[in-house]
Amino acid sequence: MENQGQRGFSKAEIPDPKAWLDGTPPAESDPRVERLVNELIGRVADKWTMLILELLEEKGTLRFTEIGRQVEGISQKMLTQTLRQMERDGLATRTVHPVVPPRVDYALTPLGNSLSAAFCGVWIWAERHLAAVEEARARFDAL
Amino acid sequence: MENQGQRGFSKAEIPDPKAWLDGTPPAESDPRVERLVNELIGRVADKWTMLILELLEEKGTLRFTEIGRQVEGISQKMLTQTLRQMERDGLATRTVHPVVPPRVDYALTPLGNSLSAAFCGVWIWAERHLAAVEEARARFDAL
DNA sequence: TGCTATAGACACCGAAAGGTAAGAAATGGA
DNA sequence: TCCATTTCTTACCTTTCGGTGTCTATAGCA
Repeated sequence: MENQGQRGFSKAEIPDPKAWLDGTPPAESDPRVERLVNELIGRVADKWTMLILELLEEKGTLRFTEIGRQVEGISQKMLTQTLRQMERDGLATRTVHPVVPPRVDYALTPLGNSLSAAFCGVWIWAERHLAAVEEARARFDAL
Repeated sequence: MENQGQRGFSKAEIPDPKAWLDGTPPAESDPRVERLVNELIGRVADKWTMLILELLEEKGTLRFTEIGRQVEGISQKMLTQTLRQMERDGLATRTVHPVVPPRVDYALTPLGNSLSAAFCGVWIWAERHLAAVEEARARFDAL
């Protein structure tokens, strides 16, 4: 993979799955930054994005149809759209091989890997507390 | 509701803000559970939910209009809807005081606190990598 | 009497998300 | 010759999201 000179930070900073935990506590209150962060999270916390992120994290490099097959329920339109967006946000790379049935490979960038690691906490939370949420819902709906 | 027998852990497990970090790696591959988890994350990763979660985490207990004032841009409809949903999911409590201009207080449950803690990682990620994402976008859009 | 304030419920309506389906482009194989 | 394959794009249409505006109940107050 050649591209993506992520200019500001070195690759060495990312590989550690817990890298996002050290230093820099959430002590921040600039409303402009906060707005940008909100917007970014809103885009990135998208259902399909999270699923594709997980899949690529686990499987490495995959081609278009492969992802479509493994992310159950996604339409081709959403797949294209989501991948394009991830590429634009610098989360994934898109490599086109100029062969005649087209072949396009997708893989995570270091940035994508770090996001995947950050989401890990939410993922674990959901797994661990799924039952609690369902129980709460049942209790709520019973009234 | 058709609870898949996921019950089996006590409330006492939740209060620690870092509880979601210890043990239990994401080693899990039951497609049914995975679907439920996806759905849960999709619901919980909602924009307004995240903002209210943050606000209540920071401020403690707040009443309806207070939240409306501090979550900039939310409509009354969305506020009601989101709070109702959070209550249903067991993330927040709703306390009605039978006084004459009505007064209703909202606060996070331990479950809500733990979710807030889990999202913390994503917030930090977004803060730290905001510039990288914007740079990636600029590069992408320049083509 | 009539006005205000609080926490909603409810209906209407435009905008946006997302699904379906068709087509395009290029080439090897039946 | 014609079809299948792969990765999209585009058009069309339905469903959902979310904003606005109206209505309620009740007590205090002018």
